[in-house]
Amino acid sequence: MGRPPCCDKSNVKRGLWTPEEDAKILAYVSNNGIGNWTLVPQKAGLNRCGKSCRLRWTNYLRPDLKHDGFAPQEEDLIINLHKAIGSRWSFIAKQLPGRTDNDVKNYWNTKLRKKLTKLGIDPVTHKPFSQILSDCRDISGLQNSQNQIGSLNKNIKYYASVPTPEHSSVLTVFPNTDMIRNKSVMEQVQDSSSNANIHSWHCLSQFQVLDPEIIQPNFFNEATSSCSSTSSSNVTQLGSPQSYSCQPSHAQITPSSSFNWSEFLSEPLPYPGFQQQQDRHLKGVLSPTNCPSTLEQTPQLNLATGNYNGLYRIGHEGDFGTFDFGSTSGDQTNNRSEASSSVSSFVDAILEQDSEMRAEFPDILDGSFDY
DNA sequence: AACTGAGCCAACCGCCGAGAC
DNA sequence: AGTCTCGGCGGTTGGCTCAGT
Repeated sequence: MGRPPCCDKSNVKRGLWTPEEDAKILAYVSNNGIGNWTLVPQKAGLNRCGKSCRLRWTNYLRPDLKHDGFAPQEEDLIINLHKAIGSRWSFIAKQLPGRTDNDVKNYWNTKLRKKLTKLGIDPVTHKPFSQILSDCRDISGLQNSQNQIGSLNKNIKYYASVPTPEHSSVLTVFPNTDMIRNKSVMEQVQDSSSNANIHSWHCLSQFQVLDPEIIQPNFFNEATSSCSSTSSSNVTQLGSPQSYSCQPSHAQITPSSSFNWSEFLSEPLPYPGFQQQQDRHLKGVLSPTNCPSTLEQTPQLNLATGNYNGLYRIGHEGDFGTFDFGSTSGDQTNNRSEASSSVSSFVDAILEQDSEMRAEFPDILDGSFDY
């Protein structure tokens, strides 16, 4: 038993839509609104599958859609969200009014991915290539590193072959996207510490601060409620096999023009025990041994408390949770201290890693390293 | 002018969870 | 309870455009 099929798949038109077909859909929707898409082809007089009609409407005909190019602010937001949650295009598109998941996905695949690669940043991990190579070396040693970096090498070769002023150093371009925004947070964290190691610094190097004027506040609500998501983000491929169940989001805030970020960031945690639960997660997540591969977050500096709130993802299934750490817990304070670096700044740290990598992988950037 | 390859993007494919039957 | 479709999603592809040769 079950529902009857919506259409005869073998007997419907496929391919590009004609203006006449578009007009039929528009006329139908304006008269009847959006309802059961399986009935639309029949009622609108179209020889198309209902699913195809729905896609045409949602991706192209909807009156609220923008059809112009992406603004720099939109680019930044896409990059930051992709860094935080991976290729969850529908979610990213919801943060960009007038854009569809297909728009965002296409723009990422055709423009932004290449742009990041050209700038020396791996579009999957959003780390500088030099750092990834260094991580590979740390994990498995030089002997095995060539097998692990896979497609990375192609990106590096592309990056290295582009004669742009930017790539004279990996870092000269990095500030354009993340470093400017990261700077204040990074400096504050680093300034607050005295002893740390470079491994812990990797944790912080993944932190980012999203532009509060661009990203909508329900981002965190939606992200943290996506606990059952089955999407497989590339970003989590290196994640720890540990699996936790995350908690519901704590701040039920609806987008509003009068939204106050300070209030949002100072929002109390949702229920007794939440903080302790998150503490327990973070205690593991922030340990120097697993930190670089498990954190998946978009920390925000809480302006009121000086703590950091954000998003993390645990396990291969991409479960999300929120965290809040700072000066209220001894363990957290220690972790924060450990997470700071012995190097003087983020830029210095990257440069240090970069020159280290260049010294140990002399063949990679001179073109002789090939597949 | 003809050919070729890269870039772009609309549309399709296939999977999944929810829900209808 | 089991089977099937719907709607939503991310990944992939087909075909159009355009620049370079």
